Amino acid sequence: MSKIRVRFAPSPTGGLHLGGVRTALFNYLFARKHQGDFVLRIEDTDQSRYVAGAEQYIVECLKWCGLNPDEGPHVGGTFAPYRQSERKENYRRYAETLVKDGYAYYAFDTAEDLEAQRQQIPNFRYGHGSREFLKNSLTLPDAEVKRNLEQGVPHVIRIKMPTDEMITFQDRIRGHVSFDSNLIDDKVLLKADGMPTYHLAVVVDDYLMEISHAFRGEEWLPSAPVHILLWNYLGWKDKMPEWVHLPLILKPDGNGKLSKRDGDRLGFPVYAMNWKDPKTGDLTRGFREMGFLPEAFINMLALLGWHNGSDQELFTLTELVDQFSIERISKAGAKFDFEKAKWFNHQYIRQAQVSELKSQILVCLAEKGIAVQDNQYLEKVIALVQDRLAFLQDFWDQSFFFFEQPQAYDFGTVKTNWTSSKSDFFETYIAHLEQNMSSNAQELEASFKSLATEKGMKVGELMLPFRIMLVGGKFGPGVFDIAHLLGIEETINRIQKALLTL
RNA sequence: GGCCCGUUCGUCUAGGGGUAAGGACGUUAGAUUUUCAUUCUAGAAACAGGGGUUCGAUUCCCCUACGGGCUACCA
Repeated sequence: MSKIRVRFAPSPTGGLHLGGVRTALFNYLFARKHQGDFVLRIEDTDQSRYVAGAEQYIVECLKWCGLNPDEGPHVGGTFAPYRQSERKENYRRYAETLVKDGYAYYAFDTAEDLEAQRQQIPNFRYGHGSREFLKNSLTLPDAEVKRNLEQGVPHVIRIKMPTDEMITFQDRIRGHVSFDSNLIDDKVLLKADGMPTYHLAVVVDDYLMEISHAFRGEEWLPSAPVHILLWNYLGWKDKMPEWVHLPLILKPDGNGKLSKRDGDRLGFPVYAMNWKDPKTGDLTRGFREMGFLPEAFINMLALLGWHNGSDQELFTLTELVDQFSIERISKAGAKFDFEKAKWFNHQYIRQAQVSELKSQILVCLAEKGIAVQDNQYLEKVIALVQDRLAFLQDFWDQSFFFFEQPQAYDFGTVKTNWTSSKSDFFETYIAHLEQNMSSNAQELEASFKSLATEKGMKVGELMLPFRIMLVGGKFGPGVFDIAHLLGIEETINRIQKALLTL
C-alpha cells in the first residue's frame, strides 16, 4: 500500500470556520494514525476573493490547535510550491491536453452572453443541449477558433461532459454514489484570467502531490463526478485518491450550514481565532479569544461527526489519533451545540494544571488592562476558582475581589436584619484575628463558629454577611478560604470598612 | 425546478432482526456547598410515516414525507 498523504486545502478568504478546523483535524488524525503526511495547500485561485493575511492566520489557527502540517507554504516540502497561485503554469498545460484529447473545449462566451442565456432559459446549463448553440470551439470554425486564440480573445476551457454515462464512485462514508452525466454541466476548468477553477486545480494538485485520501465537506459531493472524470481523462485513474465526504456542521437553530452570521446572531464564535477583516476592519471573535482551551476545542470538534463507539467523551489528541477511523464517521450533518462546547471547555479547565492556566489567564487579564504583580498569589487564586470557570474569560468575574476591595455591597436583607449584636460579633472577631494573625482557613472557621456559639448567635446568620464584607456579594469560593488567601490584615480591613455601611 | 446526500431523546450520538433502545450536553427533582458555581444521586425525554421481507422489524428493501447540499469564469 502506498503512503498515506492527505491535505487540508482552505482558500485564504477570511476567518477559519470551525468546520474547516474539523476537516483539518480529521485529515491530521488520519495522517498521524497511518504514519502519513499532512499537507497544507492554499487554494488561492480566485484572485478577486483573496484576502491579505488570511494564509498566515490559517497557519496560526492550525498551530494553536496543535495540528501542524508536515508540508505547506510556511514549511516547504518536496511538493512545493503549496500555493496554487504559484503553480499556475501547470493548470493551463493540463487543460490544453484535455482540449487536445477531446475532453474539453474553448469557450468564448462573455459573462453577458451567459447572463442573457440565463434570462431566456429558466434552467440554463452550459452543456448538453446548449453547448452546440454557444460560442465555443465545438461550434465555431477551426480558423476562427485559431484566430481568437492568437488574438488573445478572452476565453475559458470547459470540460465536455459525456453523453449517457453513469459516473459512479465509492465514497468512504457514503458508499456507492452515482450521477447521470447528461445532467451535469460543462464546468469551467480554466478561467479567462488563466487561473484554474477549483475543479481542475484540486485534481491536478492532488495528483501531483500524491494525495491518497481526499477529505472534504459534503457540499463537494455534487461536483465529485467532474473530478472523477478529470482523473480518468488525464489518465491518472489508478492514482485517484479515496473520497471522504464529511457531514456538514449545521446551525443550532433552524437548518442549514453553520455560518459566521449564525455565530454573531446567537452569540458564540464560529472562527477558530479572532479575525479582523482588513478591508472593513470588522473584528470577529474566535474560540481562542473567547477563552477556549485548544484541547477542548479539538475534543468538541472531533465528536461532531465522529464517535469511537464507547461512552468516552474526553479524548487527548493522542487518543484521537489512536482511535480515529473513517468507518466511524457519521453520515448525517451535525448541529453545533455551543452549550456542549462550553461543557468541554469547563472539563478541560478543571483538569488543567494551574501553571498552564496562569499564562493564558495573564493574557486575558492583560486584555482587560489588569496587571498582576504577585505570581504566587495568582496561582493560589486560580487553584481556588478554576472549578468555576467555563471560560478563561470568566476568571476576573470570579476572582476580582482577591485583587481589589469590593466597590459595592449587595447586603440587601442582611442590612434590614442587622443588629448591634452582629456588629458586636464582628468587632470581637476582629479582636480575635488580631491575636491570631497566622490562622489558616480551618482555624479561621473554627474560631468564627465557636465565637458565634459563645455569643449565642446562629452561624448561618453571620456567614453570609461575612462573605459579602469580603467579596461584595453572594458568590465565590468558601468564605474562609477567601479570608485566608486575602490575609488576616486585609480581612480585618474589609470587615471594618463594611461595618461602616451597616 | 433538477440532481445528490441524509433521517434514533431538544442536541451530539451508541446500538442493531427478538434490547428495559445505552451514554453525553441541556433540562427537572433531591443531596452537598450555612453564597453561588462545581460535585453527587434520581427522573423526564427518541427509532419520521406507510408498505413489504420475516415467526418477529427501530435494525433489511421500496415508497412517501421532511431536512440539507449543489445547481458561478467562488471555493
